[in-house]
Amino acid sequence: MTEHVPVKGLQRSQLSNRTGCNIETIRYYENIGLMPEPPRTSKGYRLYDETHVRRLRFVLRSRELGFGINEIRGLLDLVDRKCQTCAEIQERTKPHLAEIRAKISDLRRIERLLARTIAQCSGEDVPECPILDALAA
Amino acid sequence: MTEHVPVKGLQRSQLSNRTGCNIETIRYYENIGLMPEPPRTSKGYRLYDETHVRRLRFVLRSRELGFGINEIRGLLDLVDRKCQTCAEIQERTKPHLAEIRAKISDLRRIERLLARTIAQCSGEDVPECPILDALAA
DNA sequence: TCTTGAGCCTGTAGTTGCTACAGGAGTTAT
DNA sequence: ATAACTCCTGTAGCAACTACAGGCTCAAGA
Repeated sequence: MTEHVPVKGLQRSQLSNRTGCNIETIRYYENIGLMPEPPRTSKGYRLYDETHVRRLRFVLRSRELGFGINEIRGLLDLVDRKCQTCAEIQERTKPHLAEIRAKISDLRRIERLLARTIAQCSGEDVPECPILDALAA
Repeated sequence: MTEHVPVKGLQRSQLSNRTGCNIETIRYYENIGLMPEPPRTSKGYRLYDETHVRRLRFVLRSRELGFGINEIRGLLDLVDRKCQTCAEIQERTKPHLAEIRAKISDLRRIERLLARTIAQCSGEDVPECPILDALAA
């Protein structure tokens, strides 16, 4: 009387493999409500399906693009409400682009400073270093 | 017989003001050993001097340049050991510059992607958005 | 002198976005 | 039957702070 029907659906490790997402991270996303709690087998094992794969990919891609968890929550909300419009989406995405551009210019400033400082350093075995001087200034 | 000698040294808030460092952050740096424990008054108040100001500025500047706490620990170690050479300092600084450059190119990739996606979006009130499509892909 | 308010002290919890571990139960292969 | 594997849960840890609670100390005004 044991079930021979192969359980339909993906287990944690399979969802992890399909998406490249760390297995623990998936659970974390469920805990914070970014991913829905999936149905379970009688023994409590999670069973995912293609909707989970799609949603997780959406999340991962958004993370890759530098969106924070709460920003993603907002995007998913728009998706779920189904009343998303280009205008709404743009409204959320543009400030994010601005942030990224700001980060880039910050890093570039730092890069120039650091590169210039390193260039001044002889790289020899002398006990004075313009890098430390620059840091101390 | 009360002491009329004004207490020499800076209190927390004064060190904070001089360096622009958040007052709690100073204590944090002491806790993790990045800043030395300062002497105290009889009542336990911290008393800083110019050496603390200099060291804190060094730390803050390094943080600004994107060095992590442990990297700064390493730099301070070189400073303290007094046997720093240009060669040693360069050795620690160059990989850091490489990291920053990697971060910049990552962010630029993201920026291009995001900018391109936003450009495809009409910004109108229609219920289909290429941004979401791109994220879901 | 008493009171008020600012500033100091400590330890601890919260933040973001995960990652890792402990200890136990279920499943699969030999 | 037993080993090896995956799953389950809660919890602790990471970076680098920031903020809060509860209690002292200190200087100045009424």
